[in-house]
Amino acid sequence: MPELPEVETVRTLIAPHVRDRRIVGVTVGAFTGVVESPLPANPVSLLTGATILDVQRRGKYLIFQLDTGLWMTVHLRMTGRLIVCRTGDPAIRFEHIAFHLDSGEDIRFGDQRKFGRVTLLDEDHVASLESRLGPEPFDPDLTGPVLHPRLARRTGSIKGALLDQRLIAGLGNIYVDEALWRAKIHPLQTANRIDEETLARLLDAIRSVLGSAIEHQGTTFSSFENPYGEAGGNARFLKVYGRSKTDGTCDRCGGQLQRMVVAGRGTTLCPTCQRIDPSQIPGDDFDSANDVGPGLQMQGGKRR
DNA sequence: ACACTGCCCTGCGAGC
DNA sequence: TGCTCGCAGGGCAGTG
Repeated sequence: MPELPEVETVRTLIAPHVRDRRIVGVTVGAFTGVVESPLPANPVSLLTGATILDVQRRGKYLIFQLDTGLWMTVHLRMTGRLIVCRTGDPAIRFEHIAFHLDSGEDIRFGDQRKFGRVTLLDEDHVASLESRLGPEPFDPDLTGPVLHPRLARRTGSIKGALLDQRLIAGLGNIYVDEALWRAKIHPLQTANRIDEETLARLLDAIRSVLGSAIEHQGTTFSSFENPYGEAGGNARFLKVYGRSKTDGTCDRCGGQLQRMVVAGRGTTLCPTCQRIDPSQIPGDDFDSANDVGPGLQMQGGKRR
């Protein structure tokens, strides 16, 4: 699942191939829904002939700045890939759209599950997208005391809050689980019951986990590939995500990891390191958090 | 304003 | 071996 580190890896590697390159043609495959736009004109015709000035990242979005005053965003969602290849090369797996550049290279977008989108926006729509996203995790202005009031009305779990892109942009299921483990916070902890000091520790953990993942060019758990078709190297550094089904032990205390569903997402944690007072569990999740079965059981903690 | 559910989509592993 | 079933989850719309 591409989250901030994976999207940043794609941005870094793709930038030298697209910067100051003109899009001389666009080929859309059978799944035409991959490209969309709120603008009245056909996005493919608006893209053809445009020159890419730069590619930025905001949260999990890649944002290509065009010389026409328009902007193209790419969201990889779960299984999307952007691949660099030569024009005329055979289609990549699950290819949906190809951008032919004046360099003789192509940028191809493929997505097994057709969740990812290429979107053409004008300046107002980009501003609207920007306004819906919270601060970047590495924004130096983002501190414990800044985050604290923003969580004041959040009565749900801290995990649910961290997955909300309006609070902080760029976190997904993998790095939320990793950061909470590192900060020793239970995913079910009520968001507005966490003090400033703990939030500062959580921010440190988020930055550490994301920084390490960027350094290792992202996590490949199932499908992520960089623009050269290579896997990321961060999976072996993960402490909890995806580990409950393998060795299932906590690197810090040696205890058994536990799996449960939090905020509708599969969640792995160490019940020993990430303790929680039952009174701090939001709503009717009380039962599921107390259902501390063996860590390896399938769907452990899920009710019913 | 926030929380929750269902939807989109398909490869894959589990179970029979 | 081959089938069916349900899980994986980011963002969004709809509902409460």
